[in-house]
Amino acid sequence: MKNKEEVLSKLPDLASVLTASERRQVLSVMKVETFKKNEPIYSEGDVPSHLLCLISGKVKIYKDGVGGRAQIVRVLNAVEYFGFRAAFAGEDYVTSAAAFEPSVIACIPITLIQDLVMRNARLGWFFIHRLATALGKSDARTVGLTQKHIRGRLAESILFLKDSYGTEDDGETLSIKPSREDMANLSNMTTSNAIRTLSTFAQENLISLDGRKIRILDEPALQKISRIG
Amino acid sequence: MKNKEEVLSKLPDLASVLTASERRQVLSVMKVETFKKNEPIYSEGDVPSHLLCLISGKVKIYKDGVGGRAQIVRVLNAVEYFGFRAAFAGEDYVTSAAAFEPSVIACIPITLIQDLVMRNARLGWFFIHRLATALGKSDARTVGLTQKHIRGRLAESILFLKDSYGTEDDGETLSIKPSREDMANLSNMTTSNAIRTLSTFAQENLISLDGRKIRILDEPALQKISRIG
DNA sequence: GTACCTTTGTGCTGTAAAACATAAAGGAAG
DNA sequence: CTTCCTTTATGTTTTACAGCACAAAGGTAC
Repeated sequence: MKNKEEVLSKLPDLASVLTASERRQVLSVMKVETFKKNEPIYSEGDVPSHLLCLISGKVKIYKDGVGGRAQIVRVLNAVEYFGFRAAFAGEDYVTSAAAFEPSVIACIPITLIQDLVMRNARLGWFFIHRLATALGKSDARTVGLTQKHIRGRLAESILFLKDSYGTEDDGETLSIKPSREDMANLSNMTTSNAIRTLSTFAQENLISLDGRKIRILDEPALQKISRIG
Repeated sequence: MKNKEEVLSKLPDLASVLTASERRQVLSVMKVETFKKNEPIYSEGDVPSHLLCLISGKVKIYKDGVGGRAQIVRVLNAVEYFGFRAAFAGEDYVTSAAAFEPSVIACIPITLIQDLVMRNARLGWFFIHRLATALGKSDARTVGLTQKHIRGRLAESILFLKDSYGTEDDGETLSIKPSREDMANLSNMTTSNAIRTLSTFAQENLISLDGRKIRILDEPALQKISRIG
């Protein structure tokens, strides 16, 4: 995985919209880094310097709020680009990123990417599409997190994780194993309430729990709980 | 204001990055529409068909949540583009837009804009910059609205309105006169609590109220309330 | 003017969720 | 193995806020 040509071949869309010479440019300056579980990737206030691409692993993007409580605003699955929003907005990072699981990340200087975007309209469109999709999700999340009650928010988070990371072969067990605190930070609630409400869901046979494994038993019911709030 | 050349001259950045022939294309298909106070501009579920540009007036972008409670996710001031996110993401609208005040809006078919974006990288960059900025604000808003207490959220909204729409000549009176319900929909609270908390702020001499006019008397104090939540 | 409807204002009540308090279980380090 | 620290679990208390109910004020239509 440290082979850069191999990594570049995994970069979807990006490689495909570049010319051969642009691809060579990217390759020559690209760095590949690995991150351990829970290791920080960047932090709020940092100056963005690279376009990042999650080659393998799982990453959470979060914001620290009042009283040190974190809110996870996005989760990333391989293969996905991130870290470019702040640079494109001309801002410092307003969020932090950390590895949910051991992760491999390709880093390309953002200045090079900006140059390429100014010259290659297809590459520009690639980022427009991603930003537009993320903005729609963020707005939807704002409303879901603010207006729904605890059960609705937790149900939403469970379905969100299934949607983002998929399941094991059984089609029911989430392939991510989040801590209770992660669940709380996803769902805008205290850890106590995440634990309590997960237990309640298990008692109601909506899910089953085995340590950090979450198995969805009754998805339609969860969807209903999420929908009505 | 119905003069289209005059309107196009007001479209910042957009006109400046276009070639003369592109400008002619835009002009030939552009429509200018007016909206009355509180008139809907588009609704959740509609298929996006035009890039919109607020020429004059004020607009709110909102989402209807559980129990018919609306959350205002963005407010627009002249001159600002909107309505393109859904089209660029390949989705139907997930928000609704309505005029806060009587407004004039220029409409350009989004298919034309997409064509231009694919050919003109500078135009692409223009939208990237806007989307990236909006996404950062949306994420910040999510955390502010979910984690802060009522007083913090209301203080944040008052400062948000000052930031977005500015003040009268006195530098203190907000130039937008929102209903109490608008304040509630901005701040994620019930109308009763918006009324109550605004009154409390007035009693504490943080603001003064005269009907729908809001005058900021102690901005540092409001900032502190907003910050600590 | 009068009638009617919407918006604003205020008090009261119920409750969802935070805060706090412990304790048990699970992991990591020695 | 034992020790220590983190995570999970559950019960109790407190409180912030939603949900009424109702009254006053302000607009609009006639």
